[in-house]
Amino acid sequence: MEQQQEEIQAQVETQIIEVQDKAETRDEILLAALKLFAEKGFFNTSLTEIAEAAGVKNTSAVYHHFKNKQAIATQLFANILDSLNISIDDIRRKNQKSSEQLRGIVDLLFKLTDDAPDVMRFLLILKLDEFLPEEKPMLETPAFIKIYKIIQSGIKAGEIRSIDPMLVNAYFFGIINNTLRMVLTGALDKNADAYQSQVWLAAWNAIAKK
Amino acid sequence: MEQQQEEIQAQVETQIIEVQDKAETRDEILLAALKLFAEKGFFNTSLTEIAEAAGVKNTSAVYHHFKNKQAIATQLFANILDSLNISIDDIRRKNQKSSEQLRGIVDLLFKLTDDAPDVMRFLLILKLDEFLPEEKPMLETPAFIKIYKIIQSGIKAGEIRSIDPMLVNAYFFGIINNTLRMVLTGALDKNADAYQSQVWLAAWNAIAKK
DNA sequence: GTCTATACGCCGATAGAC
DNA sequence: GTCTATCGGCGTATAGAC
Repeated sequence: MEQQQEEIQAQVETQIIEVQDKAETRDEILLAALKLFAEKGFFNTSLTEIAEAAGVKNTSAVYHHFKNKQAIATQLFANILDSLNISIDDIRRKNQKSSEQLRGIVDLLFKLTDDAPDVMRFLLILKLDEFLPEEKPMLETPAFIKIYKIIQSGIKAGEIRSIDPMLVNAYFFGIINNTLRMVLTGALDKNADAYQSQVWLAAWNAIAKK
Repeated sequence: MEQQQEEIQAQVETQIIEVQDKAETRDEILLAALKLFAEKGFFNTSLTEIAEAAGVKNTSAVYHHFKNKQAIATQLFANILDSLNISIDDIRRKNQKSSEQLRGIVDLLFKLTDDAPDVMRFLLILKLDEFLPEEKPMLETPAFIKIYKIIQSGIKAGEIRSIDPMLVNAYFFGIINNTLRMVLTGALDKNADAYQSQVWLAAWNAIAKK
C-alpha cells in the first residue's frame, strides 16, 4: 500500500518532470530566442544559435516546437503582450484615478527594465514589424488600447489636459520610454529604479491639468 | 573657329553630363537604398532591389560604387549626420539662447519629417546598430554632442532645470521624437507641421526652469 | 521528441567581356 | 562603368532513423 503509493507518487513526479521537460524545452527555446533577439536582433540570430543557446544541439528540435523562426518571435510577442495586458488589468482594478493607474504602469515598466531588460528591449528597441509584418501594430493590442482608455478617462475627469489623447500618449510615453531606452542602451548609467520618481513626475507634469 | 568652339562646348557639356551621370548613379543608389531601408528595413532589402530601384539592372553596377551593402548604409548614415551637423551649426550661429537653438532644431526635425520622411525614418525608426555594428552610437556623433552642449549651456544660463543633462535630453527628445515617430507610422494622422507648436511647448515645458 | 544527414534557395559577392 | 554569367556559402527547412 505504501509502496504502491510511492510508485504512484513516483509516476506523478515523473509525469510532472516530463511535463516540465516539455514545457522547459519550449520555454528554453523562447527564453534563448528572446535573449538573442534582444542582443543582436532577429536577422542576426540564426536558428542554429537559438538551438545551441536552448541546450539542444540541433535546429530540428526547434522545428518540432515551432513552425519556423518567425513563429518563435510571434509567440514571444504574444506572451509579452499577454502578461502586460494582465498586469494592466490588475493595476486598473487596484487603482481608481487615471494618475494612479498610469503611476502603476510606470512602476511596472521600470521594474521590468531592471528585472527583465530583454523583455523591454523586445518592446522598446526592436523594430517588430520588420520581422513580424502581419502582426497588429502595438498600439492596437489590448494592453495599449487600455492605456488609451485610461488617458481618455483622465481627460474626462479633468486630471489630464484636454488635448488629443494620442498626443497625451506621445508626450507621456515619449518621456518614459525614451528614458528607459537610454537605460537599456547604457546612455544613462544607473538602473531604471534610480530615475523612476523624477521621470514619473516629468512625464505626469507634461500631461496633467495645471 | 565657330565650329571648333561648338565642339568644345559640346565636349564640356558631355563631360558635365557624364559627371552628372556618375554622381547621379551613385546618388540614385543611395536614394533608392534610403527609401527601401526606410520602408522595409535593411535585411528585407536585397541588392537586386536596390539595383532595380536605382535604374540599373544589375547588382554589379552597385558593387562598382560601393564595397558592399553595409557600405551603402554607412554612407547614408554619414551623409544624413553630416547635413544634420551642418544645420545645427547654422542654427547655433543664428541664435543665442539655448531655448532658441532647441526651437530651431525642433523646427528642422519637423520640417524633415514632412519633407524627407525617409531620412527621419532612418534616424528615428531603424535600429541602426543591427546592421552598422561598428558605427558610433548616434549620441556620440558631432551633431548630438552639440545638442548636448546646448543643453549644458541652457542649464548654466538658468534657462533649463538643473538636472542631469542626459535626462533633459531624454525628456525633451522623448516628446519630440516620439511624436514624430507616431506621425511617421501614421498613429498621428496629420502632418508633423500641424503639431509643431504645441509639441514644442510641451517639450520645452518639460525641461524649462519654472 | 531529439538526433544525423541533407536538400534547397536566396543573396551577397566576383570574374571577365564589352 | 555597366553588362552576362556564375560561384560559394549560409541559413532555413525537411526526411527519416532511433
